[in-house]
Amino acid sequence: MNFYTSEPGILLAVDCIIFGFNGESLEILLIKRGFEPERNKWSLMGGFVQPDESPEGAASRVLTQLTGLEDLYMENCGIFGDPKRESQGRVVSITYFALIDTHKYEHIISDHYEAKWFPLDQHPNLIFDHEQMIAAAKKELRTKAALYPILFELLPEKFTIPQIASLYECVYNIELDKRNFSRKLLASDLIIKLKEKDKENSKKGAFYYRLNTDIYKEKIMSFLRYLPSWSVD
Amino acid sequence: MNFYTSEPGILLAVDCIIFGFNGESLEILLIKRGFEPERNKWSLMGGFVQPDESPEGAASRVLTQLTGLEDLYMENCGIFGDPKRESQGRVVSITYFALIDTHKYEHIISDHYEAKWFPLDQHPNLIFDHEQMIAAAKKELRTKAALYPILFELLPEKFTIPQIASLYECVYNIELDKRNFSRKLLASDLIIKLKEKDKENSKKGAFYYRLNTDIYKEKIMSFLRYLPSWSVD
DNA sequence: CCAAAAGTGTTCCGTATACACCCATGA
DNA sequence: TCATGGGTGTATACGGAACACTTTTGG
Repeated sequence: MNFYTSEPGILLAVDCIIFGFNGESLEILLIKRGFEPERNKWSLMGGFVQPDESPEGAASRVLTQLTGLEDLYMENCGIFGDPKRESQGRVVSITYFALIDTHKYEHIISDHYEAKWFPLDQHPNLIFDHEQMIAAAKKELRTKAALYPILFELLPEKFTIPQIASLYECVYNIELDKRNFSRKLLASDLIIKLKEKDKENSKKGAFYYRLNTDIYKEKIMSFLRYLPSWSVD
Repeated sequence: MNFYTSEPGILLAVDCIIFGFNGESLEILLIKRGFEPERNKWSLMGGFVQPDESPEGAASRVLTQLTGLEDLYMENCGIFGDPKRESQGRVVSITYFALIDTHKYEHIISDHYEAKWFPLDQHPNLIFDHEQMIAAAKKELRTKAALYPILFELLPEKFTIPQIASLYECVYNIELDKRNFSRKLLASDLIIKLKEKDKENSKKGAFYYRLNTDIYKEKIMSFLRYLPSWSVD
């Protein structure tokens, strides 16, 4: 029974901005839309919120459908509800950004979707207001990442400090002093040194580290105050 | 024409967490609900998103209906979409917190609603998940206010520095060194000294200031790094 | 041995923080 | 004149930032 029978039905959707990091640049995962309207155009992965699920649930479902991965890091980053945002119906879309380790995704083959990674700044034109959604997600990512160490979600289990540094450089489009960055990170107790070294990217080799998940989960860190003042916006 | 005829209709609502500051404590404005279900119980001010408006538009409309004020500072602070959050229908609610100068509101009489200010920590039981909405709004307010000088929206045009300090003390539930706070704020160029003094609260009197709106609007400030490390969460 | 990246030690400087002290005024 | 809150001056400490320098190793 519904008490609100006189109220208008508005369709509720979710769209996901899926960020990945390939070691060189930030990327987003886009799909060729498989249904009308706008079939065969590039767009964000999305879907409608079903009666038995919450918006987060819908986003999570949609992400798993596409990547085969569960429990991805995910966060609301906007609401797009302009009455005219879709020409063919009234849809309010809630956006979520997700962070995934590209290497995990490579092993998954999702035949149902034509999906492809694009460098964040060189992607094809997108439908509706998906461009703005990405812009908002990028901004939110920057803000969050300046306050919380979420960018680790973009890296493999084992990573080197130069890798993280280069990730931060991509996200904020700056150059970091790797020496100070390294020290700051180590002082945070957020990462644990492993015995192994990555020798692919340098002769000396950089030690691998793994995340100290206890600290990662519990501690809410503004560990990157070190970053210059661009940190917010 | 709607392409998505097979998709489920979910009702979309907004709820507003309206913060005010009376000089002593933070307050929220609640109303006695005038319709079923849950008629006559205390709740946040809310309403359904109409076909011709965005969620922000709906929140703004609802705020004006209640307070008579336009262009209030307003910000999205959550999405509540659990399928079972309302027993009597499927409603997803988007929440916005609003900041208003209590004194402005006092002059307005909105006969249509039974509304009342409550101290933030001593309000009556609320319907549905409105309690959680307030908790989320409070958290978001703290985070935002640590990065941006939004709390000025809670003060009158003319205010004294001790007033702002006490506002920050309320929001974060801490004690500040008013002397350092004052200096920091002045150094930010965010406020402009007036000739007049407030003699109500002390014998010496504290100078009134007004906001430097140019700086307020343009500069994105983390001017309260001065606050201890509780600032986020 | 040299180039190049990883990593350490050291210095400098701004700013958060603490707190002594002065100011203005009503009772 | 004294109690009270407003406000300034000054010392300290910590952490961001810059950078010289050492380490490691493949070519």
